[in-house]
Amino acid sequence: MTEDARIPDRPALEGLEAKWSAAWKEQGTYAFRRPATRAEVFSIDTPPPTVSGSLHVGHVFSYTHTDLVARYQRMRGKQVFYPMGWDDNGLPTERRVQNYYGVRCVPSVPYDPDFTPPEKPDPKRQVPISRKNFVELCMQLTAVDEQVFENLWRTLGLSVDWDHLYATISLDSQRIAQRAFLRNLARGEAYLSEAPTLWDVTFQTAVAQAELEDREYGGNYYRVAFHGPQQPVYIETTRPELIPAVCALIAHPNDERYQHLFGTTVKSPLFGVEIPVLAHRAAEPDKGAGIAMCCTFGDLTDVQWWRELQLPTRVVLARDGRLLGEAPEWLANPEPYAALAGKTAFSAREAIVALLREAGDLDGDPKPTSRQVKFFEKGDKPLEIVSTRQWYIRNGGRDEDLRATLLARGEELAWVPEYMGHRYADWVNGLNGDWLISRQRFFGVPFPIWYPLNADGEPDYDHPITPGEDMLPVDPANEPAPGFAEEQRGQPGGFIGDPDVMDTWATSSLTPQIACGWDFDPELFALTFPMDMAPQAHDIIRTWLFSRVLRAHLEHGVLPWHLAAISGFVVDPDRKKMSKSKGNVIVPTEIIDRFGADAVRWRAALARPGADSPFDEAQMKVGRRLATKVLNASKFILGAGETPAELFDAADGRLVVNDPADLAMLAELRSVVSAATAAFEAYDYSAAIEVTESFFWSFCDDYLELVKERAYEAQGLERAASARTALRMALNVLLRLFAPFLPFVTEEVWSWWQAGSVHLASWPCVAELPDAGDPLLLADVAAALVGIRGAKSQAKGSMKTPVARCELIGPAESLQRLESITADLKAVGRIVGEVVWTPADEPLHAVVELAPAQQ
RNA sequence: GGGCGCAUAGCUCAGUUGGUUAGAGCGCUUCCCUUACAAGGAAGAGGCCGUCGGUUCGAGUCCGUCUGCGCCCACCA
Repeated sequence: MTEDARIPDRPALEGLEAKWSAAWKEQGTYAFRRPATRAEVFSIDTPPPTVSGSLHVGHVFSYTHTDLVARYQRMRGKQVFYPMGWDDNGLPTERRVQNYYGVRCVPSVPYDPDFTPPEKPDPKRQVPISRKNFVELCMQLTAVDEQVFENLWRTLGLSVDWDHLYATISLDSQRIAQRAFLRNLARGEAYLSEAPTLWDVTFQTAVAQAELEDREYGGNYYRVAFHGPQQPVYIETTRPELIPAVCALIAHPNDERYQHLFGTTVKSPLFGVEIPVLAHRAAEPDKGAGIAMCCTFGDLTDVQWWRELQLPTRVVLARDGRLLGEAPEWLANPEPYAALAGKTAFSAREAIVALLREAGDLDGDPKPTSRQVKFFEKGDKPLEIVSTRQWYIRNGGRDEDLRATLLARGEELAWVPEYMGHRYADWVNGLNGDWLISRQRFFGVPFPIWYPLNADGEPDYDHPITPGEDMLPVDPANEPAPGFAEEQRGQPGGFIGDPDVMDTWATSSLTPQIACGWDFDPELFALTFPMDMAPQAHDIIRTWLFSRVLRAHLEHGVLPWHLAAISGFVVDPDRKKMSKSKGNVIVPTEIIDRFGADAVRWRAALARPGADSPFDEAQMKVGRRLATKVLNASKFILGAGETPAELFDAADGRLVVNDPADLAMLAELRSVVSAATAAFEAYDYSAAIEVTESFFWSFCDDYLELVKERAYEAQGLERAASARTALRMALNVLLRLFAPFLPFVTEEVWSWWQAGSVHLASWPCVAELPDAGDPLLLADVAAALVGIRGAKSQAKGSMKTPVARCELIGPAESLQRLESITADLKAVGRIVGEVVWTPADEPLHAVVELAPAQQ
């Protein structure tokens, strides 16, 4: 096909996404081809989005940021290892499956191979199903969700290699998660421990420090009397329902008011339990009454007191968030407890307040208060503290040496932007315990662990049974422990499987190992790990980023990647974080439909690394206009035709370019190339698009107008040849500079006149362009044009209005430069009369006399 | 309470190691259907660079102070 035949009469953006994403898929444009050495690879640890959620504009922006760098590196000649992953493992998926199908997982229910979910899910009556059925539904739904995600990413033009797709619940991921865990265990980095644990009563699982969120929570202070030998002792509490769990009253050792009570006991109200009064420095004299009730467990201070003062454990709150059904045996007077038994914390509070009031032990009216309370970030009830047996991985929270090492890893890592490194250091310094990785849930990677049962059928947690690595992945609920028969499950002298699953972060902390093929593709692993770049948003530095550093450090003794590139959020126009509950979420498919992927990507590129960016539809239009302009300008440039072959002295087109205006434009383009390249090298894609775009607009507005007529042979073939060759050189370079940002429109134009994909072309370099031009010329042209156009605009005339006389006033050097292109200048300005050159010590400007209007 | 970031035109943002008159886009005003583009284009108006102080021949830029906003972390009987 000839070039002309390929250029549409009216080029349009519509349909480019579908056309080119299909072509890229078919041609394997972004496939990773294994080179000989690690140095030829650029590998990216793509964040696996949670497929149970929905993608919003923030995702679109940050994934675009990654893609910009990926495309740049590919054009620089790197083999880009750019996998995609789906985070389909864990609680969010469970929750989505429960709501979507109207089911809930009850492990005791037997597997039903023919199970079909209810046609109309009833959230109030979820059908209990087996764990296996539940996991099957999880798999089924995530497959559907993942296809939707893939379609969006393809439409957005992400240049990922879809052959390297992973899922955090896949068997590969499970095997890697189990293998890494077993190695942590063997090295003593993972351990099992029974301890008070933050517990979500809704999900009935333990949660980790990194998943906590403080929220404002209303309540009341209740002033409650404990019965002393002579006088009542008043404490203030927000949680009177825990009075049956009180094991001590505690005041500061220096607190004058309570000196006489230390070492004595008081009796708890209603229940008459003997309660010691103790001193501890963590009690704060100016909080409440200055003396606190310590129960097991109301908050983390209680845990500290319980541990350091060796208090008895008195649990009244069950794991479902309700008070125990039976009165605890330590209550001297158990009758009042009947009013609390089996109630939620909230209802029990109301009940006990009524009892206290009746008994005269409530002093005054409750004082309303609002406090910051810890919540599970995905939960909606305050966390409780219960004592449970959990798996932990050492993370420096209890080990100064490890902490210091991990801090050093943070400094070793290159951060974009740099200040994000502080967040990492803050988090590591603030760790107050090891990483709790076990969850009492169903859809996740099972712990590859069994426990032997003794003769009484009691598990021996101190001697867990582990599988060989060749058995992985393994589900201890379905397979017997090595050396045992399945019949021995649950029998005295037999075994039980660990019932828990790993938290989803325990798997996603291994995404570099999963993506790079740690235990199944050693050649790939050697070529891609440690990876080059970890792109992600700033909210998960404490979770995903930190946990990957930790796992790579423990397993491989290195950083998982060299550089962390941190994206900001897209916020709504009022700078509020977008969230479903606020109803301010923008649906990405909709804006891509309306403005085109290139326009959305262009807008994303304007958000600098790390900076939050407000969503503004008006800006999308600007991106769309740029993409349209690329189409139209390209059509015009190519329409001017090629330089006839006989004018080439050599293969090198630069010999033909000899006009000062053409050389000046190319000289300016040289500096654009080097500025854009420098910006990309510093991961500053915003600066790269800015410098390119700004050149492009003045290229269109001034240079293109200037040479328009000459390119169409108004001054003869030879002068036209210089313009045409320069135009084509510039277009060739500009398309490549724009390619990372506007992959669809640049590919479209490239296909009109070049072979292959622009995305596999090489990034432009200055050596491609002649440097003989005067880089100051075009600025003078712009100044002259402002004068000429301004006169026409002021006279309310068309730009076609002829100019009778044009006097150019300004520095002699500027005039000299302009004189060299008088013919072009007269053409663009429609100057029919004389041009007068007046040197003066003032900025360049034009005084213009318009020709009388012609009728 | 600790840390980090931000503050420049109505809005969103540039502004390198201090250096003439502080820039861009959007929006606004006026004009132009012009042979690549009216889903365009041209011209124009619009700024005490948050406050106070310091360094300097010279500060949007460097130092200190205060104020406001945002985020992270800690504490919270």
